Amino acid sequence: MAKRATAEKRPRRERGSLNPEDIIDGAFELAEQVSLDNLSMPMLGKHLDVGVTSIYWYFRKKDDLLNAMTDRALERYATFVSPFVQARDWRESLRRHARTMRSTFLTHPILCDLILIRSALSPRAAQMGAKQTEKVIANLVEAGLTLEQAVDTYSAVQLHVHGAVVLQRLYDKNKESESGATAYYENLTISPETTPLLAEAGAKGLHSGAPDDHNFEYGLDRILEYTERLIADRAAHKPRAGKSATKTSAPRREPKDTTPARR
Amino acid sequence: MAKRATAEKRPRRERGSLNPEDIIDGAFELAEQVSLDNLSMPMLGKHLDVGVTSIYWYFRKKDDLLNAMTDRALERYATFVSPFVQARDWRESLRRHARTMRSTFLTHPILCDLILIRSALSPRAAQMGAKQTEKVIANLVEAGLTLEQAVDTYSAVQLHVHGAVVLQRLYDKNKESESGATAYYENLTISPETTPLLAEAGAKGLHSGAPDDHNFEYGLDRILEYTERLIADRAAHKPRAGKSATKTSAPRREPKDTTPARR
DNA sequence: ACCTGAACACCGTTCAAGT
DNA sequence: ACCTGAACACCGTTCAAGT
Repeated sequence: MAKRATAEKRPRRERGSLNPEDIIDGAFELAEQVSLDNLSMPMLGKHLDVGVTSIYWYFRKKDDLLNAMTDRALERYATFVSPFVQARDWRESLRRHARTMRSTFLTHPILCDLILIRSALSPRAAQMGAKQTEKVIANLVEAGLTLEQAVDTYSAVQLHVHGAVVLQRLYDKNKESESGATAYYENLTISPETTPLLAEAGAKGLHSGAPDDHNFEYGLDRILEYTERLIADRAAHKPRAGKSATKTSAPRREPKDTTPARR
Repeated sequence: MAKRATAEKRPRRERGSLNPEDIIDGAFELAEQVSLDNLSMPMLGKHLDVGVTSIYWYFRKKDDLLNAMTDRALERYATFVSPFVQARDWRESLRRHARTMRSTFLTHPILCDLILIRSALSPRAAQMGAKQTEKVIANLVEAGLTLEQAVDTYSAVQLHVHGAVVLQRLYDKNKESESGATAYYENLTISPETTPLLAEAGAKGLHSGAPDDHNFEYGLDRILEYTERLIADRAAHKPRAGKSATKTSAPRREPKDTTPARR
């Protein structure tokens, strides 16, 4: 503001000095500093030392730039997740794979914002991860599952990972934006009179429904455990049985009895 | 625009003609028409036939208004989810409860946007749903689970429901915003040469990782099934056993072997 | 005490130029 | 062919009034 008087006008950039790659690079740099949500075209212009409108020659809409960023994000994500070392058994492989996906998204929020939140598992994303997915599913088939069982299993793992990651991310976003403010309602009290069980659980440090490590592992275990049972059953040449309490949970794609909700 | 010449100036509103409740009502009406993301203060002013700035007398920031809306959303959500009729067994009760939560969010996207996406399972939300949660957990304890097992079970259900709902919602949002546009990359081809299994699965109509009915029910089944096993084991007074392949998946809160990720 | 318009800083985007 | 500033419509928010 004090500099306003000596306002230095940035010299005009030369002709070939700007290109899409550099713009995307800069966009990622900036997003890492201010988060994807706060990334604006004017800011990006300043960051690149370019007139704002110059960016629009390469990307006609901000959306186009974000799409380009998403492509890059998918590539990066693939390099993080790809080298999933084959463990001794399929189970440990799949578990590690799931954990790798999760921790990659958690430690690189921009990837999460672009891939999961902004473009929400778009067909485009599915295509880019196809080779990965193929490999995992091949592993499961080799371990003894039918193709359908393998797809179901991996779908369940993906849904679980993506869900837990996105919820965690949304929670973090929300938390940082309301920190400093009056926190919207200071402290919550779980009264032991009306809700004794919750109060007791709270005292023991149990946390209901949070997308944390414990709940993540719990859900993952449930999926893997069932898969193991499927494999064991098929190995025993019983098409499907379930030792205890598998009656109502057929892995088959049948018209469900009372499935609700649209689509 | 043709009316610009005859520009009619809205008469000044009387004194008591505006109040927080009406503003929130109007905000919900408007959000239902244009979605929460497109809800703006100027639009809301017009919708209420009020000067924009008048709203700021009752809500000093847009965020405050959204918080008030969230409180209302939580109340509404509770009325939708509350009358969950006790089914014959705990299992059917919990399954229905999960489905009700999901379909409520899916048919009322604004509730999802406010409760799950914007304020992401805030402590505040947890407090409002406390009585509900208490009841469900009490049911599970009565069915034979320990408190810890009950909390774990319900946590898993909540994480599953919230994750599936949010992913679905994000997908829908993304889809409607890119419809009309060139769809960012026309059609995806899953080549049978590089990914034969996926191609075969695709031909059979299998869909990997989508938060749809099938994958939702699959994950839900995995959780309920394990819960049933826990109950059966405890009924047989074996502290925990697991007929087949429960070895690595202890329901206990132990220091996990190689748990990754922060927090 | 409540309601209001003018005004500000910011955003995404368009357009008519400059080189 | 590439880069640019002025300008527009929109947003959230503040402020100095009006009643």
